[in-house]
Amino acid sequence: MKGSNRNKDHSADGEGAGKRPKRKCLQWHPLLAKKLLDFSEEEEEEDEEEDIDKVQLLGADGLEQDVGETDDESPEQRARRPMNAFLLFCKRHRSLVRQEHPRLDNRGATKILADWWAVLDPKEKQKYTDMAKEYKDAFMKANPGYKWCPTTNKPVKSPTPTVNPRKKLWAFPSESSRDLPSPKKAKTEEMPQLNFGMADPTQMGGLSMLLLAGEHALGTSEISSSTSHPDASSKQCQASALFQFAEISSNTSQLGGAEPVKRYGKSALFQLAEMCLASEGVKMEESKLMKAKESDGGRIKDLEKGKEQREIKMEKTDEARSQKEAEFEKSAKENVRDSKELRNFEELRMDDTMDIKMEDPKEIKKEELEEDQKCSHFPDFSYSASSKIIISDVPSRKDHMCHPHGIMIIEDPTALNKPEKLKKKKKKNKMDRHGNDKSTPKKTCKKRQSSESDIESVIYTIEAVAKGDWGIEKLGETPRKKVRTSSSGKGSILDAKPPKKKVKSREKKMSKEKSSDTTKESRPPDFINISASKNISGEVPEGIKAEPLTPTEDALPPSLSGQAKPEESDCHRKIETCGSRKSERSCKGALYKTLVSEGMLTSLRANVDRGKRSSGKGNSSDHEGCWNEESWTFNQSGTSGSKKFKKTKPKEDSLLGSAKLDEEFEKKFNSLPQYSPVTFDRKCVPVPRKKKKTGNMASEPTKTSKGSGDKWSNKQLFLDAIHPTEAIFSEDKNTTEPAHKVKNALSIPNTPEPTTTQEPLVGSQKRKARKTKITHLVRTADGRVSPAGGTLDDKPKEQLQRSLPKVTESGCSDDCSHNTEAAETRSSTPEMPAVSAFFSLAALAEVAAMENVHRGQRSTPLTHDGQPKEMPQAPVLISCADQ
DNA sequence: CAGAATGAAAA
DNA sequence: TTTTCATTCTG
Repeated sequence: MKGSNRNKDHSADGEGAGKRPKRKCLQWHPLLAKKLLDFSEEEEEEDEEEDIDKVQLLGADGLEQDVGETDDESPEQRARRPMNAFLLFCKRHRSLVRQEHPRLDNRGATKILADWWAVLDPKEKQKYTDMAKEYKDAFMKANPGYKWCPTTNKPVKSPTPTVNPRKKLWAFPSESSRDLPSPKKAKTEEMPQLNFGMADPTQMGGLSMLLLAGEHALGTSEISSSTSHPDASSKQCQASALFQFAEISSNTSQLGGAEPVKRYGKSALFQLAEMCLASEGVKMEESKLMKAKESDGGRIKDLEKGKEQREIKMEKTDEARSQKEAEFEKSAKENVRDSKELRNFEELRMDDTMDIKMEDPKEIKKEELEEDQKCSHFPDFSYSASSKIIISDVPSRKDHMCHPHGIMIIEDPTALNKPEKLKKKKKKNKMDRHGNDKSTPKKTCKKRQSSESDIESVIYTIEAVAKGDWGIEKLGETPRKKVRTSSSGKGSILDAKPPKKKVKSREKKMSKEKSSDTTKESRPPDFINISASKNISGEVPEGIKAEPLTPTEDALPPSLSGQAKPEESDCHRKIETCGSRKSERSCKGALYKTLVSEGMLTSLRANVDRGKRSSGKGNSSDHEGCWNEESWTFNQSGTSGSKKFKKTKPKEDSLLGSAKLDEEFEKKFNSLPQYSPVTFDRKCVPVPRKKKKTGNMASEPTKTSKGSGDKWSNKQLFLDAIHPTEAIFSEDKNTTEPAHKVKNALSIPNTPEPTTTQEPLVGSQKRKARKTKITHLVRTADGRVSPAGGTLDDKPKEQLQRSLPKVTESGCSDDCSHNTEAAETRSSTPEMPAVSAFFSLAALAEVAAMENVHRGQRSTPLTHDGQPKEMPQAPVLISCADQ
């Protein structure tokens, strides 16, 4: 295989089959080829230990080769040049844009993104810029010889390689490749793809998740630092993660020794293992009840276990400790298995467990870990763990929003410090199945036990729904957090993830979703990711077809219950809910419906719209999707549950160098703040949170109106009404930046923008000019295409900008800071509005129900509560609007 | 496959 | 300065 492939590649690269090979830009490393080979082998073998060995080997060899090649052979360097800040931004937000404007084509989306980018606060931009830089640096380290592409020389297009595969570095190729590499790939790119492949699915999922988690932490790092509690250095460490990888890879390459790499990997794995163990341990203790649940479906577990075990093994090799843990795990696992009874819950449980895990183990072991892992900080670990878990569950989601926010949310240092539990949103998928199973009174009973939890789950769901599209979780979360804090104690929270995105998980596997929570003792900040919008492809159809919910409803509840853990977040809420347990169910149903009908549907729709097209690819994607996300759940319906697992398996090792880099990148990427459209809209106005409303409102709408405006505009309005400032804050929070930073950011923007855009013109002035002229067509929700004249667009922007400046003038910086503080306070304060935001479940349910009823109308729910439910409502509204 | 956007880098 | 190319995906 490889040989042939390689040859082909060469030919392609060198000769340039049809056109010229573009070798120049892409640097592909021989490594890739090797990896491929190795990879293939590995796959076949797949034995744990063997894999490891191979990995090492691979790493060493591959690296070395790389080096050599890079130097001379460069021709083949395949790596793609690192993305710049803007691209990162696009990548991160494109999906959002799409959600907003389903009809909009990519180009249009790009334009919008550009607009957003333009409006983006400097500080935020800076983040992306930093990230880009960091990545670039890491990349360069990893690929010393890398050349950016000689501009003129090459004709450019390398035939094959470029085109299709483009494999996304980090995103590995979708699945297909692995077993059956697409023909094209096979030819030229195969190799690279393979590499990717290696990295990807499985590994990516696991490791990447871990890494991501770490990154999250990074993202949050600031916060953490602020809290300072954990490790001041944590941030740095995290930040350096990429570099580390790069270094490692480079070292390895040079040295040829894979050890470092291994270690690194190990550390990650190790951490995971530890976490698992710990979690298990905790579980054992804590949840006797849980056990039953844990038992999960043997299969999944088994699979996972297998993974874990493997990981564990890996660790063992390196260190003895791991062994212990492993044993622990085993025992735990066994227990779990025993209790297969409840498969449904299992998944949920898993999540919970994960959360729990974090706690103790960390404390105990953390020191060790820390030493071992430079990067590992508590937070990181926790995150990583969570992420990992998530990964298993939902690998590919696109939801971006969640994590960052989630992290951000965690204001409390303590939480950070200690192990947080993670909640996972688990998937309701299982639930669905269960639903099928039906009822299962037993389940119910169990659920009942954790009625509260159920409620919580519901809440989460709601939140998720609310967040839905854009994931502005922050708002919701914040309050939640507080609550949780108060509850302190237990808490493992689960997030309910609504739907997943069908989508092309293939590419993005990264799921942003990871929700991390920290239940932990004091407060678990739970955050939910909600990507409400995303549904699995499988589901989508159903959802769409039948809004009916019935089926879904059933399913949902269980899931919720499973997930739900009692205390958690809002006591009051629970209480309230508890008060009327009966209604809980109904509420849930309503919620579920709402979710489905609204958020989910919306997302579904969007996905469907897009997804269809990708049908061809889609297949492959589906796979991924399955295994990634909630594969199991959905899978069932779908199909290839087993496969996914397989993929998942463990090849973590193999990747190493480049793979790691990619992973790291992914993590970081995920950690990047994602801004809700609202934000942008706001931003336009925004900065000035305070005043902004008025002025903003006007301005915003214009902008939004362009596309699918109604929805957004409504949302915005709604949000504004509720808590204007928060949205913005949320962003900031997401960012995790400390307040002071925020200030800066705000301040900065203020000054500059005022006049217009003149300053920036940059090199690409031309383009801009062009841009002005260009009008992008935006399709409205209706499907009509409305020409948004460039002029129009521009105008709005200008307006927005103008408005901004004004605000700024007013002295935003101070205000901003205050605001932030205020916001925080709110969150912290129990009674604060934020909290209230969470209004009772019943209210939500009602709303949901009402909405469903009206569906068509979307009157504002405000009436209901009167209270703040901001988040939920807003989303709901939005969703309605969408339809 | 072109192309929309921005930015970094190479020429 | 100009040209490539990075990402994403519709048309």
